[in-house]
This record gives sequence, structure tokens and C-alpha cells, in this order.
Amino acid sequence: MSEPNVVSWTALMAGYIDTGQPKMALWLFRKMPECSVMPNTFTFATVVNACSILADLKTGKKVHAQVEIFGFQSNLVVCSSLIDMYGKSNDVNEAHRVFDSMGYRNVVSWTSIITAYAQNAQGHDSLQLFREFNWSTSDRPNHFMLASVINACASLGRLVSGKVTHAMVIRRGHDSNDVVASALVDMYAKCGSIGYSSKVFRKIQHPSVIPYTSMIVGTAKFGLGKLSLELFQEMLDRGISPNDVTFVGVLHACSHSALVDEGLEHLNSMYERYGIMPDAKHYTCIVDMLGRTGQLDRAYSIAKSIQVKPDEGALLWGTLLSTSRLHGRVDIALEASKWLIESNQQVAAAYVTMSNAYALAGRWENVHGIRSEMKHSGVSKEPGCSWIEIKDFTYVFYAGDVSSCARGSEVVILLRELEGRMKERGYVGGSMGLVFVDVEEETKEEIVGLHSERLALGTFGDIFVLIIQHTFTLGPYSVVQVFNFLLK
DNA sequence: GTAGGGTTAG
Repeated sequence: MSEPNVVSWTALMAGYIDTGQPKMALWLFRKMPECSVMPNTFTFATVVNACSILADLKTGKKVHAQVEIFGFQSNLVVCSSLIDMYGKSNDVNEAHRVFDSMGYRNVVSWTSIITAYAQNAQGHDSLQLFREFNWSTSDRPNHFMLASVINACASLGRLVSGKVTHAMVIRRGHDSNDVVASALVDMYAKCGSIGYSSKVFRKIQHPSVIPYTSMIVGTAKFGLGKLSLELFQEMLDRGISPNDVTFVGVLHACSHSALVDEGLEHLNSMYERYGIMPDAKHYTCIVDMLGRTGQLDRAYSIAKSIQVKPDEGALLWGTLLSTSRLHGRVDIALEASKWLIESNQQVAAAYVTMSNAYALAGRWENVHGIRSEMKHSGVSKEPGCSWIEIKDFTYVFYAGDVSSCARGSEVVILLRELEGRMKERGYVGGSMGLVFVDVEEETKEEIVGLHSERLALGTFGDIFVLIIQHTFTLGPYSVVQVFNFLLK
């Protein structure tokens, strides 16, 4: 073309984005002024989209400034693309500022802001905005919006809200949409209802790699390692190629069900058979798997050989630290915590876990040393917590020190008894952990009534004892398997 | 010629 106009420039940029080359779109955008072609709203929406894909906040902000200079700040499409860009670049506050500035909004702009919150671990705000959308507009949610809302429910573990959203999906006729179905499969698994996951999954006509991966990950987290690997095989038999995330699920299944040989075989097959290079997240699973089964030296040498970015290292070395503590390997725990502290990653958690490793080894002088060091340097750890939604109330549980709680000594007796039963049935591993809380009588009845069989063993006098122990201290056993032990 | 959705390790 002798004189390409703004449409030709924009079309070319969009073409590069469609073919996975967003950087080329940005390059073209910078070239435009040299040819005296002025960008318009279409151009800006496209360029902002390129920044969004790259999660390039710095460039995104510069482009946003230009949007203002050109006076396009009230354009609906440009604003939606900006909200999306800020969301994907993890700047939710800025996304909300753009959303607030809009005089007119449609389903897309609402979806962009709901998604921004859902994808940035702010599920509550995401759901609140969804409610606001429903009563403030006459528009109805479509499959894009519903997929994001289901994602928010999944991240919060909110089964009831998830079911309500599922009902909306059915009512609006979106239940055959494969993206919505994948979101539902994931949501039910994360809300503890793997049976519903499976039901939704089996209704998908031609499941792609993503719903398969959701099922593989879901069953893996439930401690159903064998089933997880069967699903993987089924996927391969149907000619669907796994991706890097699928292998995270497969390796996770192996580590959480103590399938060491299978895990190593899958790791080796990744590149050979499927051309997928194992990276830090896969090696983290392998380190976890070897660590859980007590092969700490092997796990340590693998961790040392992996090149990692700081955030990947936080997980890799954090995993090694956890399993070292579990098996009382103070030497390796020390190396792992050193890596974390020197890289300024998860510093408080590293101190606490290291202190616990020393405590397990009876090295109390070191425990006190770490605690005073923490105090001195002002490092403090936010306690972790779990929560469960029962009817319309959310119960939050903090890991507690048994001895400092009401009737703690009786709880310890109960715990030792449960531990004894587990050992009789072949459980090997460290001491059981426990989370317990005093609740109102009627609340207890409500909870116990709902899960009477499961919680019968967990109720102790007027103290409601909830055994929530992460697979991590249960060695190769999952919490579901432990429940099964106890109920037999 | 333009904007929105699903899977990821401790």
C-alpha cells in the first residue's frame, strides 16, 4: 500500500495480536507517528489489548496517558480494554478507577471489572460487583460474565454461591458452553464437591485439554491419585495433547498419592513424548514428591540444579523447607530457609518453619534464637487459616496451640487416640496437626447434623474438634484418605 | 480495523 491509513495500521496490529505477536503491535504503534497517521479509538483498544496480553503495566500506563491526550477517555471499548489491561497487570485499583469514570457501561465493561477482581484474589469484591450488576442494570449476565463469577466462587470455596451461579448458567442456556463447563468443573472441585465436578465434566461433549486438566488437578487434590492418572490416560487415548499445566496436575497427583516411580516416569516423558520442557513448577512437584517420601538428599540436589526466578524459587525452596521440616532434616531446612531469606521471599514463613524444624529436633536454643531475631528485625507472620461455608455463614479456623485452649489436654488425648488408630492402619509420618474451635451449641448441632458421621469422631464434649490437616503433614496420605481410615 | 470467560507447584 502506498499510503496505509489508520484502518490498515490497526488491522495489521490486530493481525499480529491474533498470531501471538503482541510486541509487534506495540512496535507498529510507535512507528505510526513517523508516517503521520493518527491513531483513533480502534487503534487504542487494540494497543491496550497488546499491553494486556503482555501484562505490561508500564507501557499500558503510557498508552492510557495518550488516550487522555487524544480525548478518548470516555470511549466504551477503550475503557473496557483499559480495565482488562489493568486487571491482567494486577493493578485492580486502577482498573476500578477507569470503571468508575465511565458514564455508560455495558456487559463487557462489567465483565472486565468482575474478572479483574476474580483474577486478583479478590473474589468477594468480584461477587459484590456481580450483585450490583444484577440490580443496577437491565442487562442479563452472559457466558463470559458467568464464567468469571464461577471463578470467583471457586477461589473463595463458596459452594452455595457456585450452585446459584450454576443455576443461572442453566436458566440462561449456557450449560453447553465449554468454557463455562470447565469453570464449573474447577469450582466444584475447589468447593470440595468432586462428584459434581465429575457430573459436569461427563456432560461436556468434546472436552478439551482444559476441562481434562481441571479434573486431573481436582482428583489429585482429593488424594485420588490413581483416578487422576486414569483421567490423564483417557485424555491421551482420545488424542488430546497435554500441556504444561496438565503435567503439573499429573505430578501433583503422584506426589500426593506417593506414586514416586510413576511421577518420575511422567517427568521423563514430558519432553521426549510431548515436547514440553519441564520447568520450575514441575520440578517443585518432584521435589515435593521426593521430600514427602523422605528422599530429601535427592530433592535437595534437584532444587539446587534448577534455575529459578524469585517467585518460582519461593515455591521450590518453600517446598523443600516444608518437607525437610516434616522429616526432621534440619540441615537441608537451613539451606532452604537461607535461600528464601537471602532472596527476600516468604521471609516470615521461612523463619517460622525453620523454628518449627528446630523445635522438632529439640533444639530449643535455636528456636528462641529465631524468635528473637524475628522480633528484633520486626518480621511477623500472619497466621494461616481455613474456612468452611455452612448454609450462609462462613466459619474461619486458625491453627492453634492446643495447650493454650480450653480443654486442650483432653483434645491432646483424643488426638493421640486418633493417631494410634491411624498407625494401626498403616499410617506412617509425623504427629497429627489439629485445628479446633469453641462454637455455640446450636452452631455445633447444625454442623454436626450436616456431617454427623464424619464429625462424630471430631466432637469432643462441648468442644467442636475439626480435624483439618493438610496433606503436607500426613505424608503421602490425603485428608480424605485419613477420614476414610477413621470411619472404617 | 476495537474490548470481556476456563486449567498451574509448598
